Amino acid sequence: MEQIDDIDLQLLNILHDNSKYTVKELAKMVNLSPSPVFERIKRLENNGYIKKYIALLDAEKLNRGFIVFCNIKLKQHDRNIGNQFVSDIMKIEEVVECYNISGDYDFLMKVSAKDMKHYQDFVFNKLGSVESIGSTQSTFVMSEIKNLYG
Amino acid sequence: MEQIDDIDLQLLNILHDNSKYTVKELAKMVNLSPSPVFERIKRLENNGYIKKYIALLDAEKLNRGFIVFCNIKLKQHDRNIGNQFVSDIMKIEEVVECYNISGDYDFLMKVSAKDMKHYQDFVFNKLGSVESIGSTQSTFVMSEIKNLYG
DNA sequence: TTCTAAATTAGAATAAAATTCTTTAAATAC
DNA sequence: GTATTTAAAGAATTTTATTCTAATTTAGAA
Repeated sequence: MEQIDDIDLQLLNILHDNSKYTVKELAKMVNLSPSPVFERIKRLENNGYIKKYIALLDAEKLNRGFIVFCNIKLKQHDRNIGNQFVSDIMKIEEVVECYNISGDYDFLMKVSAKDMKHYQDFVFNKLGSVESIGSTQSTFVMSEIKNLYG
Repeated sequence: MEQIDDIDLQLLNILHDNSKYTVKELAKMVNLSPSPVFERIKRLENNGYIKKYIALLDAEKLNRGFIVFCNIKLKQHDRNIGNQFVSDIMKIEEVVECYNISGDYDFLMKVSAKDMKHYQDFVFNKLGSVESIGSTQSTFVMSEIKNLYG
């Protein structure tokens, strides 16, 4: 696999924070002309260093500002139960992230809801109908301190 | 504050997943001409529904594919200790997210490292020099199941 | 060191997209 | 019903992305 240099890394860091700079602006920042900057970015995209470009939305304005980390234990630990859980979880829009983890629980999910009422509804009606779940434990976010993706 | 309609919501959902569509492409998707789509997006930006545009990078390729959720208890719960903790944490690059949470611990951090060795070094040398920390508990991510920002 | 070849850059030229502007249509209030 | 406001369409313009060619730099071999 291709190796990246310091200028590539600079470009990645800049674009990771703001992908709306023009190549001309980026060129000035890294002391190059637009052409090589353009080519470097295309190469970083093609080689998979840049996966995609997205817009970050305001969760509060979209009624999704209530964040909960929800730990999950499965009923049993066979492959079918696990696959069923993953398949079910993928369809639930309130679940914005999900990880298979070490420790007392099997999965950690980040859940995004409007408020406590909405979260309660989510736990009862959505998680409640996922058969593979044995038990859950909710940790509520009181405030967001740092988020490089927020 | 302005109210958004169904087409705005469609645009937000599309851009949240891929912000590289052209206005012309977006126009076709929502059955409008480019001009109103352009104006709607500008309005959504100006009204704060869209916070920013970013590039998503490949953590594995950038030697940051080892993810750990790290729970933190502070030594004491006064404002000075809390502010000092927040200030310290903001400077540590391995900490990509941090939340003030309910429950047994005070904070939950998402940490991004190259591997276990790097994480160990992070815990000893970086967290180890944050005076406000009383205790920590690490939960290792074995695999990422779902991530709307990944 | 000097020559050669490969890779990288700069700058101009072109193509495509964003942005603006004017006209038209639709919705709402009166 | 008409007047007024709002939103949309389509054309015109500006800006940006993208391509291309020539010049420069870099790395390696003689």
